[in-house]
Amino acid sequence: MVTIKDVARVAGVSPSTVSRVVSGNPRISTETSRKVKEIMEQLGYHPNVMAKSLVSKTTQTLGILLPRPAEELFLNFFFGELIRGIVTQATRAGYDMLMTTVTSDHDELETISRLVRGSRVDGLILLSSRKNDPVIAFLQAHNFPFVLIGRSDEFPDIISIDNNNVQAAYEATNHLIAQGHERIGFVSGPPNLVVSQDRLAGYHQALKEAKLPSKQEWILEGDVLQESGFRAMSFFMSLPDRPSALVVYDDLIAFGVLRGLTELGYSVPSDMCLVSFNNIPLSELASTPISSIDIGTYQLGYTATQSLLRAVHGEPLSQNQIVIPHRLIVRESSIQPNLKRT
Amino acid sequence: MVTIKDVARVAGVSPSTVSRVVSGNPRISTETSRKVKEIMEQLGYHPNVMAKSLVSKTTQTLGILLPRPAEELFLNFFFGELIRGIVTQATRAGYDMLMTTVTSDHDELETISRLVRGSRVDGLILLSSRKNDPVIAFLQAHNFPFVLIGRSDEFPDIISIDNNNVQAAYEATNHLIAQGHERIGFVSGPPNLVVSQDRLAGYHQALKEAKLPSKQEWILEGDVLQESGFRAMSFFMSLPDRPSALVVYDDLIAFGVLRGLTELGYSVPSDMCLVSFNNIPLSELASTPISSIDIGTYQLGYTATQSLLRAVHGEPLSQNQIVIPHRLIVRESSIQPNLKRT
DNA sequence: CTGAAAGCGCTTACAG
DNA sequence: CTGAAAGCGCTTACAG
Repeated sequence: MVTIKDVARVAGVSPSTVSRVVSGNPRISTETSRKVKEIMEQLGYHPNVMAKSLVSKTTQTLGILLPRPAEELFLNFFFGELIRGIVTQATRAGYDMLMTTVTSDHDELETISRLVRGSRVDGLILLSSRKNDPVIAFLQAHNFPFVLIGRSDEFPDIISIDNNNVQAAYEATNHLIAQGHERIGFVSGPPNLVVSQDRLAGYHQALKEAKLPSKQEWILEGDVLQESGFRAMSFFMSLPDRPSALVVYDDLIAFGVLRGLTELGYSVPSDMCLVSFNNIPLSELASTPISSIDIGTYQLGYTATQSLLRAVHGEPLSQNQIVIPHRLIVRESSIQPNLKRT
Repeated sequence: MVTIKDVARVAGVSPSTVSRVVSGNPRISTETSRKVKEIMEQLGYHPNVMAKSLVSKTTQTLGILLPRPAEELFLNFFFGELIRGIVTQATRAGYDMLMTTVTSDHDELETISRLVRGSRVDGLILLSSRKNDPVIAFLQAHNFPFVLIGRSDEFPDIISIDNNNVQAAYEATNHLIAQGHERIGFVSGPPNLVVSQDRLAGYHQALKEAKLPSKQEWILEGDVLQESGFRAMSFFMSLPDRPSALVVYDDLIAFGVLRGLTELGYSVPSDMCLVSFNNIPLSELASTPISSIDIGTYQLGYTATQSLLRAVHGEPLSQNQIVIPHRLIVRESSIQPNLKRT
C-alpha cells in the first residue's frame, strides 16, 4: 500500500504538502501540485479513508437503519425504490451508505449506539417511524444528525420527510365517495406504524365530512403481507352490509385483495372498487389496473438524503418538515361506469 | 467523546490494558477485566471504529456495488430480497454493509478503486455479472476478496454464487413441452447479462433435445422493464405461426405479458401458457397465477455473504462455485387442462 | 508557499 | 498479567 509518505519521498516534498495537494489547498504552487499529482498517479496512490476519518472526525458515510424483517417484507418495492433515491443522492454528494439491520428490539439501541458513538457514520436515515420510537429519543439525546422518513408525533421538531398521508387517504376516500360509494372499507397495515395511523385518519375524516357511516367491521388492521388482503376478502364479502369499495393501505395488499375477490367469484370494479397506495410499477399491470396514490418514493429517499447532508454540514434548513407531494393515479379498479352518483 | 485513555485513567490501568479488555485478550486478570468493564459502562465508552480500522487494517465492513439504474429498476423485488439476505448474514457476523452505486461506466472503476485501495471495505459483493466485466478484472488483479452473484465465463475460478440458470430454463421449457406445446417462445432480459444468456441457452437446449422448431422470431431480447413484455405481445400474437407458450425471463416481464395478452383479448393459459423466473411474492397473486422458477433469492444473498466472509478471513472454501438450487413452482399460467399431449 | 511536529484513538510486539 | 513505546496514515496549527 502506497501512503502519503511514499508520494512525498518520491516527489521530494513533505507529507504535509502532499496532503494539501490531495485536499486542494489553494496555497500550493501549481508547479508543486502538478508534480505531486503526477507522482500520485504514477505510484497509484489512494488516500486511506480510515486515517482521514480519524483525524477529520468525519466519515463521508451515512447510515440507513433497516426496519425489522416483518415490516421489511412488506416494504419491498417501496423499500428498493427508496434506497435507490437515497443512494443516488448520497453518491452524487460523495457519500457512501452504510446499512445495518437490527435482529431484535433488544439490540436496536446497541446497533445504533455502535454507529453513532463509534463515529461510524456522519448521519442517519430512519426508514420508518413507530409510535414512541426509542431510536429517535436516543439520537436526539446525543444530538446526532438524522432524518426520519415519516413523521413523529412525540418529536415534532426533528427533520422529517413525509407524505401528507392523512390528506392522501382523504383524497383516495373522496375519490370513491365521488363515484357514489356510501359503504367504504379500509384495509390497513401494521397498526404501530405512523403511516398506517395517518392513512386511517384520512379515511375517517373523509367519511365524516361526507356524513357517511363508518363501521368498525369495515376496517381491517392486518399484518403487512399481501396475503392479509386475501384473507380479508372472505370476511368482508360475507358481511350482511358489506362495503362496495375499499381503501387499501398498500399495493401489495391490494394485489391480495384483488386475487381474493377473483377467487371468491367477485370482480373488480363491478362488485368492489379499490384505491391503494404507493403506485408500484405492477399496479398498472394487475388484472384490473389498480388505482393508487403515487407517493413519490424515489423523491422521498432523495430528499431525505439532501436534508440529512445539510444537517451534517451544519447548514440551515428552510424547513425541518418536508412534505413530498402525492398524486392519485386513477385506473380501472376504482371506476364503475354503470354506477350512478347519489 | 470518551476514549480508551479516559477509561484507563479512571480505572487506574494503562491504555494497553483497556484495549486488551475490549478485545477479550485472555491474559487479563478477571479482577482487572471486571473493573475496566465497569468503568467503560460507567463512562459510556464506545470504541472508535476508525482508529481500530487504521491499525488493524480491517474494517468489519463489506461493500455492495449496486448495478446501474437501468438494470436496477428491473431487479426490484429480486434486488430487495437479495439485499435482505446479504444484510442479515453480514449483521449476524458483526459486519456492516456499505452500498455504493456507479453513475456511469466511466466512473465504475474509480468507485471500486476508492473502496478497495482506500481500505474502505474488507470484501465486495457484485450483484450481477456482465460479459467481460472490468470490475472483476480489477478486483482479481488487486487480489481483493470478492464474490460474484452470478457467473463469469472469462473468470471461471472466482468465488461465485449462482443458480444453474441453464438447467432452470431447460426445466421450464421441458415443463411446457410436457404439456404438449410445440411452438415455444422466449422473452429475454438485458442481453449483456450472463443470466439472460444462460436462460436462453437452457431454452434452446430443451427445444433441441425435443427436436422442436426454434425460430428467431419467437425470441425477444428486450429491455428489462415489465413494459417490454407488453409490447412483445402484439408482435408475437400477430405472427402467422405464433407460439402457444412462452418462457419469460422474469416475473415482472411476465406481468406485462399477461396484461398485454388480456388487453389483446387473449387469455392465459388457454391461448398462451407462461413460465417465468424469480417467483416474486406477487406471482401467485396475478390474475392468472404465474408458474415461476424459485431461484432462492434470499439464500443467494445469504450464501454469498457467508462465502465472502470466509474468503476475507482466509479460510478455505470447499468449493469456489456454489449453486443455489431452484424449483419450478407450477401454477395456473402453464396448465392447459384441455390440451392433449402429442 | 512549504515543512516539522504533534496528534487523532487505537493495537501490539517487547520487556518485565 | 501489565505497561511504555512505537506506529497505523492522515491533517493541521505553527513557524518560517
